Amino acid sequence: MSVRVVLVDDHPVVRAGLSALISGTDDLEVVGEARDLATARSIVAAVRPDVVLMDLDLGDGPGGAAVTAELRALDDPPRVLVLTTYATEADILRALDAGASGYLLKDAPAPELFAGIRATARGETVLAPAVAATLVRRAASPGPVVTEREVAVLELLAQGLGNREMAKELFVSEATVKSHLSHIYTKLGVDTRAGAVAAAIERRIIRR
Amino acid sequence: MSVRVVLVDDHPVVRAGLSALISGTDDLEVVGEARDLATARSIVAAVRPDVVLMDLDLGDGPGGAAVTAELRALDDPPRVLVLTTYATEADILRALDAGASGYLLKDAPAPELFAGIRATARGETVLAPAVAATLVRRAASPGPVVTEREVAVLELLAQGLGNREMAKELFVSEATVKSHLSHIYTKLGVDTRAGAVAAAIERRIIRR
DNA sequence: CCATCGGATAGCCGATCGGATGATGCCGGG
DNA sequence: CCCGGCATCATCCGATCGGCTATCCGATGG
Repeated sequence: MSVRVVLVDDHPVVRAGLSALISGTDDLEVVGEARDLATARSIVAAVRPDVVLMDLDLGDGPGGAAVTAELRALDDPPRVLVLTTYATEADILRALDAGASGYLLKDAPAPELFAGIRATARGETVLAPAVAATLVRRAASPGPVVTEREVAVLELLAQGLGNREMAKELFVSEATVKSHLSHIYTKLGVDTRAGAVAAAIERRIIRR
Repeated sequence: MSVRVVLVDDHPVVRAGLSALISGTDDLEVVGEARDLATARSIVAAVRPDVVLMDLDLGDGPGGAAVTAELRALDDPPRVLVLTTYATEADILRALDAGASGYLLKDAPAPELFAGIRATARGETVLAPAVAATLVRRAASPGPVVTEREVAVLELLAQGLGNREMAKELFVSEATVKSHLSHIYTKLGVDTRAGAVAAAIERRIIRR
């Protein structure tokens, strides 16, 4: 009784690699691959896998978190194990919030990955050490936590947008944007936009 | 007479994937794998491959560009084909400057990758379309290089300092700081301090 | 049931920024 | 020897920001 796995990743090389690796085991099998949301939805609905291996960065279109949420909303949904390269606080929280059962990094050795897939199939939660550390740090510290909306503002901020432009982008008023910014300054311990961008990148609240 | 390839990548999954893919061809073969500089050096010296497939983001330690430069400094060096996920201007320039023969992205389909490896072995230069576009854009315009002084301003900027504070820190007038900032905006293609910080970090002009 | 929190909104006002324009001095390459 | 790039400084002005104070609402949770 092998564990049936579907791969969702926009990189052909990675899909082929995972597929090859998993073929080498005798209790795991790849029953489908997808590179985007639409494909993932139909494949999963058709083959009903036990576990979906999900890359978070799917290039254009909806990200892995959104895809995860969609898959989890199906009847008798598959468990989703996130397998990605980066692990910012925001990425992790978005993914887990979307219903992912685990979060591994692509630098994990193959045996660890296999163990993670099996554990996920059994219903366990698997986290890469670095991810676990991030979650612990967050849980342990009464520290200021940037909210989802604030992260969105930070992302636009890093693109150099002005308050008016951010407001338009987020469908809110300038006043709201200013409000978010004020909170961000307080939480990050800065008092300028430039400082906020640097602090946010350093703390890996946003990436790039 | 098959092309002998060494893989350098810190992701086991990717190494295994590439290895599996390449095994499926009859004119390419993987003769070694490495996940860091030290291993890459000794493997390459020992097996003398035709082509090294190089990931630029090797996690901790020296990056792929540094490794590339080291390998190219060997006697009768292998050709190096960069295979990575992201392609910032800085990444590309560093890699090519380090002596890479080509630059492909990991979202390339397998046949394209194989063709790239063969072309590299023949001494040709292969570039992913997106990379080529970046280089053309860069070549078409005289490369804006930030000066020493401008870097200093960028560093203070990332700390959230205002013009007056930067001026004090650099022992110049506010007018001079503003002048530097204007030049920075032009060179980085932004028009705000926040955008400048993000662009500078992305292009690794300053480090977090 | 009421406190708290995230989010959205508003107005005010002084401080700061960003763009435009122009000028000076130094240095190195053609 | 002159030109261009770099660094320096100055002034003007409209646009934007950042801090402050306040209100409102829905969800969450003692």
